[in-house]
Amino acid sequence: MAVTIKEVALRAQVSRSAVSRTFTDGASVSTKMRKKVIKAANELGYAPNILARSLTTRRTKLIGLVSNNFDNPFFLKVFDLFTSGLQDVGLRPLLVNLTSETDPAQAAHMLRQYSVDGVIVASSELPAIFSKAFKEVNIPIIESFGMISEDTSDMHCVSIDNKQCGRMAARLLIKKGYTNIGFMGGPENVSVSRGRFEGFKEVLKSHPEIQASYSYAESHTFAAGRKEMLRLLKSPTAQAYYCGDDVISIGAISAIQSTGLSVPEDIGIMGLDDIEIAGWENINLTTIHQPIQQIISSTIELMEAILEEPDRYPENRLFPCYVVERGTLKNQ
Amino acid sequence: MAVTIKEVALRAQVSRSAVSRTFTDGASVSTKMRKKVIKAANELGYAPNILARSLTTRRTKLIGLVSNNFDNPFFLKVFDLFTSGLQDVGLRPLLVNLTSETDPAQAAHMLRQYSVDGVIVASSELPAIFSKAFKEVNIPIIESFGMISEDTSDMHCVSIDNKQCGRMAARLLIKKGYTNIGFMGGPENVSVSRGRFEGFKEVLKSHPEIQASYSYAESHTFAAGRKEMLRLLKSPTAQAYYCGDDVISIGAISAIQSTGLSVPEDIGIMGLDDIEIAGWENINLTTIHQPIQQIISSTIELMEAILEEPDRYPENRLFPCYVVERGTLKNQ
DNA sequence: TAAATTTTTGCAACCGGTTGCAAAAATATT
DNA sequence: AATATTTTTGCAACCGGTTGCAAAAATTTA
Repeated sequence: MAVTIKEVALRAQVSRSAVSRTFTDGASVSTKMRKKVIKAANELGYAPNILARSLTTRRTKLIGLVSNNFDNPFFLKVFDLFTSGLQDVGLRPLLVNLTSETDPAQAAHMLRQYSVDGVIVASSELPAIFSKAFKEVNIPIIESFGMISEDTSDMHCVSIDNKQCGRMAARLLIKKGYTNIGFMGGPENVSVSRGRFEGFKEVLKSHPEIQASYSYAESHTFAAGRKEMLRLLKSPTAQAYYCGDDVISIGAISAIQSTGLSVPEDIGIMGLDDIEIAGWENINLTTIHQPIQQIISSTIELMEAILEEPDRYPENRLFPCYVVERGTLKNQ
Repeated sequence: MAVTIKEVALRAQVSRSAVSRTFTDGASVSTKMRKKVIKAANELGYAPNILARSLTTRRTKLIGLVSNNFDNPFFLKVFDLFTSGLQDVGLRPLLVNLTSETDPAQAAHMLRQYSVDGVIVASSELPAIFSKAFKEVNIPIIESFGMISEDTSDMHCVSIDNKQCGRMAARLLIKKGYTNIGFMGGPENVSVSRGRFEGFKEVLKSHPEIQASYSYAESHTFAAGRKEMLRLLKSPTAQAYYCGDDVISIGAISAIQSTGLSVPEDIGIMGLDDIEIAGWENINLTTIHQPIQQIISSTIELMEAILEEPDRYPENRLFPCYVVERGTLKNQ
């Protein structure tokens, strides 16, 4: 059984309040008192119970880290940086895995039961209904890596500039000399896909000489990318594709190779994310780099700010990306 | 502000105990009472505060999920299955990311402050000192995916049978007709590497005609696999290598290809884990499959059992693996 | 040195729940 | 209908902390 404040108080011959105060910064305790208490606490191996404390302070330092992207290597990095980043500022991530069956209200309910101080939604394709549900139970929430859209204007978002990515991709393909290019996005109904699509199309408006086609993979997975590319390969294809993300890209490459064609000789491919795998020589994918560390640091800073000031005016923080050229596009 | 038991009691015109009892299964409440309370609770949107409850019940349903493998895609799947599996039985994962700088005592301390009911260490290469530290603060702990060794005989472990894997690998390589084979493990000082090494060597004892060599990658990463293979390539190599895991294998393949050689024509490679990526056509790695779902289900079941019976006698649960033949070994 | 001011301390109430116990209510037995 | 038994209920104490308030102690000022 863990040692409690009462036992420390007893051993140090002081009141429980005194013990409490020594472990609360900013509280008024004399040096002698503090010394006595610390001594007793160390001898007993005491540490204040944060959960009991939270009852009065109303702060658990628990942050719900919510995602449904547990199959995309990009998000492993996201979890890595979020967990260590949160730990560094004294917050603790309570991981929530939302599957398609999860009831949004249920999930929100659960997070409230655990009195999380805030929620970070780290997902590229979570239905807006989830954020709504969290919002309703009045938990501070930040959306990271997705979901910037008209109906989230009252939410805090930290994300990449998807439109800019779309533009950058189209410009790169055109610069490379491709005259017939394709957009093969992630799921059509998710906001990140829409943003990238808009940016892509925008550039094409001023390039009437370029032919373009559009399609979507069912999800941000290897299998979906492969499947969609196999479908495209049944008809004449574009010369190069900008894919929804890196795993979709790798799936597409696999499909292309399986039909005897090669990348980039026959068809060019570019992705988005710049996951570690994209840099592996066996993959060597040209892609757009997301400044993942910056996004996460910014999200955590914003969370700390919101915890201080819950009614903070919502803001969208957008981070620009940049192209990383590797070997899956060639000059025409 | 969340609605509390007091408000529900007031609205339902009953005592707080009555409300508490309706939300505690097994407690004695009449049907009428329960109905009244449920009605009030629903109208108010009440849910019991688990953290407050934990003060008296001594159960938070929080489970520390501890790992330092945040860079291996295999562990993304591990986190996926653990989080959803724990959720399914009403437990909540508190994710802890241990980096090399983390102080074991500090980490244990933190988990105790949050009164986690138990800890699952999901890691293939965590120094034993960590489990020791957790053990010392008296938190039930299970080691999953690693660390079975002499000094953990007083711990619960759920893992694959590493020795069997080593044997299986050696046998496969021999069966394929290779006569000069290599073991290129993960870090030498971690128990999983040792187990696999032992199994591998054991088979070779009864095959004096086979030449074998041994080396180790620095970590379970692409970069380490690549580096170690580049080193090996400076001298005459074996005909095929059994690598520490899949990412090491893929790094090794990359190294081999970068010197103009090819896999499996010039050098054969096999891994262990069977991560999703291994099945991607562009990788197509022959490997040993870990029954990850079974290990995780078993770990969770064991955790539930331990929570019921804290002094349960420690056990090691070992799961056999099986070979998945793909394209990185050929018949000699 | 006495009075005024500031700092430190403990008391007691509270945070949001649970639970042993005894009284009250409902049900069963005679 | 009276009594015995069982079930339901509320009281009050407790879980491990924090905190407003007033008294006590220490320090400053006159």
